[in-house]
Amino acid sequence: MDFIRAIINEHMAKGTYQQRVHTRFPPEPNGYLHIGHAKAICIDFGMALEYGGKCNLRMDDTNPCKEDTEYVDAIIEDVHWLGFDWDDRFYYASDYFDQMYEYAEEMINQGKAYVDDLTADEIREYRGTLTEPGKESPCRNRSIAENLALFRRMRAGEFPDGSRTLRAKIDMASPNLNMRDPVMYRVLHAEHHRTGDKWCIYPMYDWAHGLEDSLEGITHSLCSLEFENHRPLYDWFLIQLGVHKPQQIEFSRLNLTYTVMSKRKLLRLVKEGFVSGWDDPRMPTLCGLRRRGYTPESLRNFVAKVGITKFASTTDVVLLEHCLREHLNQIAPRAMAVLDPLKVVITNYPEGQVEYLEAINNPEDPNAGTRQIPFGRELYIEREDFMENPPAKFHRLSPGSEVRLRWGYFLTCTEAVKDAAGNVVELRCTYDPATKGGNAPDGRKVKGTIHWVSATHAKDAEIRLYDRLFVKENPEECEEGQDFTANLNPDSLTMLKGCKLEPSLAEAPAGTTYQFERLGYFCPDNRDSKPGHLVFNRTVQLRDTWAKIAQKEAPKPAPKAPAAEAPVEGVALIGIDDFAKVELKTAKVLAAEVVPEADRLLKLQVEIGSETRQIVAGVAQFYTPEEIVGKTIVVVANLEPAVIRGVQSNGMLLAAKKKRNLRLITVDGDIPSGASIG
RNA sequence: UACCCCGUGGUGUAAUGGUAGCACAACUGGUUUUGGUCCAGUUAGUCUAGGUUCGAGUCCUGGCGGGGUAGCCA
Repeated sequence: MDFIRAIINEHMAKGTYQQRVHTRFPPEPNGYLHIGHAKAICIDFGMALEYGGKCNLRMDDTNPCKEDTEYVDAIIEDVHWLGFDWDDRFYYASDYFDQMYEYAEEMINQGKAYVDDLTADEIREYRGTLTEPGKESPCRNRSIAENLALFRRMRAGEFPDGSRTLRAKIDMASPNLNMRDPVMYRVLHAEHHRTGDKWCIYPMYDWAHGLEDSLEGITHSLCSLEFENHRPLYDWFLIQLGVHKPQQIEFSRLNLTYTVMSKRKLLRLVKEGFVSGWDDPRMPTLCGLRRRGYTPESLRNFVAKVGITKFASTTDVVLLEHCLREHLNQIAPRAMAVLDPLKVVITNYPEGQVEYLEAINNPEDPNAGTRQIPFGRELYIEREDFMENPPAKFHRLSPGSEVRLRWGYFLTCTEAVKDAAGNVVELRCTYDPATKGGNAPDGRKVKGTIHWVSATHAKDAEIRLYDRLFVKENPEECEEGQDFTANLNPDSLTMLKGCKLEPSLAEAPAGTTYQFERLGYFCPDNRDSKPGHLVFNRTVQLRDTWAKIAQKEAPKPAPKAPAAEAPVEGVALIGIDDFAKVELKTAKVLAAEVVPEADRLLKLQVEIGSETRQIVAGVAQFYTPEEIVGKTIVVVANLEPAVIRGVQSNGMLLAAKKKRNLRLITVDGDIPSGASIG
């Protein structure tokens, strides 16, 4: 039970809003919706659905300089795609401009609003600071009649942009800066995308937003945390006017690792050409995710899993990918495709013969049925499914070994044909005709099953492999003088040409995501894929246990017999008195390597003065060995030796950790290693 | 340095004041014609110091830490 439902439940119990739940999703049409909005949409529409209420879609278009109808259409499409509907309750804030103007005059008549002649700079100056109160504008005590006349002349267009504002008369000393006589209207001779040139004054968000909600009879105005400080102001306006007052409830925005979420930054990625557009499949925009092959169901499920809190958190993108795979595994039709083709000739298969093999379309869904796939003498298999000198646990093709061709026959490699440079260019294999369908009558087993495509029937395709857009969990974290674009992942897009697809994929409809067996989920690109020129996007990889095993096996462990295994039990507690005995010294990192079998540990050789020591530290998530070598760091030098994951460690590094990020304490300048600290 | 909000495993989150649970991730093992899926298991947590209480993750006070706020943006 989250705090929003708790509040709604209370209202329901007390009848605060006559058992009504009416929410709204109020985007400003100045950009494309992204997955952060998806959270808000799911909460806004979801709460209404859950309580049998309604949710409006409203364009918050109070700033004509920034908004455009292009965005309106995209927003409508995206919210619908996500799976929500608003019947006929589609509104614009600009629909209420007349009413808002009436309310403004009422505020003036109540003596609670005044026309101010201060410039923008002066207003800022008069507002005071976070720690000092503001001071009142000289215009603050104009008569009601004068304010009314002036305000009408503002509306009539008698004043230039920025020359005058209408301000609420509240409290220039309020600790809440939003209450220091906020601006309600500004003069803006700008054409509005819907009202044209009807208006030359436009309401400010703080004045308009509460009114919009009130006018629509909204009961629960759900929004993000940064509006928390504004709530007293919205309430104040509505109370002065004596109109319906919704309950605003704030929740935290969605943040995701390895991406940026602000409209401004996404716009930069588009404008500066780091991505191909708002719907680039690497973008966290809804149109980008759609093009990538994400399903609305997986997004909704993800939002539900993330939950609702007031804590500013960052969700690991792997949770999103989990939700995606979870759904795709249920619904995605299976197909076979070869990304990096290696020709296989089955020497004992009759030349020119073609047969069709039955394949199950989706083992998770019996209703998905089966299909026939062509098989012949020449096939393509994945280049990485063959190794001439395979390591242990490699269950794929190698000379003399037998594998199963998915839905086909057992296959044995007899020869690897090479070019002059020694590259394998073709495999000669034999098959066992008795194993059709993949089972041997004699009951013999094969460990591996690989995918394949008939060479004569294969369809060529371009396949785009996508990876995270940024190399850092938090792209904002960068060196002085750089910005988030410095953390863009240069390998976020890999284009493969000449990939081979099973023929059924030629008719793959846009909007359907397939599982290419053993590889991942892929969908036709909704922009570039055409009948003669197939283009598929990789939505997400399959979980790859083999990659993990291979990675573990790869680095040859250099076993170092721990000289003196001093038993270390648990963590020694250091009292404040003992802390003074801790010997902190600078140390220069001479060498570093990841500890085999422990991908979080780094084994360092450090120089402390004339002495060289080995220290094991759990910093591999934060530093690569290359990064750390050469740095001068701070170590605790007088610790008992410890054995960490079988490797001796003679000391400890000093580091600072903030949220997810850990930084080692480093020493600049000419301080030699071995120097004492403090 | 003012005001507001927030601190639960690595991450995201549950828990009328009453056994700290779930999911992801990681790690084991099992099943498997996808090294997918599925199944079983392991590791791991209430920021801190006091107070109230029979009993505190929950209530109170202080500290520490994080986020927000000084647009005529939304």
